[in-house]
Amino acid sequence: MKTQSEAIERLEQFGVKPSVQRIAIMGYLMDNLVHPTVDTVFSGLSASIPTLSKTTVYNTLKLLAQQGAALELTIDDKNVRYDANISRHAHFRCKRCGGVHDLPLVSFEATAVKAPNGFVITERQLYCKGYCGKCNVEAEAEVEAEVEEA
Amino acid sequence: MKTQSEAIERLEQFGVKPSVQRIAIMGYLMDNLVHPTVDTVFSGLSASIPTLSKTTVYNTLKLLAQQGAALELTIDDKNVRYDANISRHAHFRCKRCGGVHDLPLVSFEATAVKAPNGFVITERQLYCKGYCGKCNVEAEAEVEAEVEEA
DNA sequence: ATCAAAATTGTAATAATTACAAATTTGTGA
DNA sequence: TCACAAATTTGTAATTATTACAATTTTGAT
Repeated sequence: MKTQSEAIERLEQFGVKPSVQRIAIMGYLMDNLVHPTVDTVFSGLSASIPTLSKTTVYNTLKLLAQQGAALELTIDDKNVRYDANISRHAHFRCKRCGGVHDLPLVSFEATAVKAPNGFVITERQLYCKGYCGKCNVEAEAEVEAEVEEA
Repeated sequence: MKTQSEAIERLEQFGVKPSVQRIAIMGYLMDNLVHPTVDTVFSGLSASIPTLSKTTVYNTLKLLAQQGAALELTIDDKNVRYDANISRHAHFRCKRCGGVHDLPLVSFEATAVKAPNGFVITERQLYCKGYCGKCNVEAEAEVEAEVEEA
């Protein structure tokens, strides 16, 4: 982790009382902006904190999301993913390799919606799906191979 | 179901060979635009098709989504939801009651993103979260009650 | 140093989803 | 009409992410 203090700062900024585990989890997210799953976070930290419980990781990540210190992504129907990058951006999931990437939004109001009367919108997430650069090339190569077979 | 033929038409339009089960499931989605879960679809149809298997519902809904005949929503981290409304719109999930509603997009290019070189975007979903009209009122009432207690 | 509140841990339970093999249905050519 | 292969459906068993919960540990105030 680059600096613990950044993690602590983020926690305090969002009203989460720091603890060894919370700092480690927040720090892991800030150092690994690849949208890790609960399991990934747990595996990544259990070496340095052998007593860490997976329940704590579940609870803490949920807490961070609730308080706004991290984003909770449901772009993957299998696992929930977490993101310490809380600035405005979209996400992309490759339908072939399953990788999740960040996407810049073209404009500021790119995720604007009209809320019905009385509704309060507190968060929004734009999820895109398709094929990443690598998988797109591979998929095209496969199609060509099929054509040659015939 | 209003008309079976509409369901059959939709299936054929997206290259899905119709069958009794597929027509029923497609028809159910088109009649129930409330973003039902697999379980809801299964329960809703098992009366009229007693032999229906839940595996078939899982497989068929996944197939419909793959072929583009329906949308697969992962806005609910518990259950996948399906939507026969394949026109451009956003979704809203109430953090209190869990209800999922449709939202109109403010503008046509409201979900535009810049794809990195080589990436191909095939779908996009805008998910909003917050409080629906009913729950928002209730949540405010609760806060007031808490204040009075103190 | 004591004690209550908060946080963490570990195990057991829950529930959505998938794997898979058997059974059924469909479509086609003889 | 019959035979047969391919496609579809079914039902059960397995998998796996997540949650519930009670016990333990840590923290912080007095």
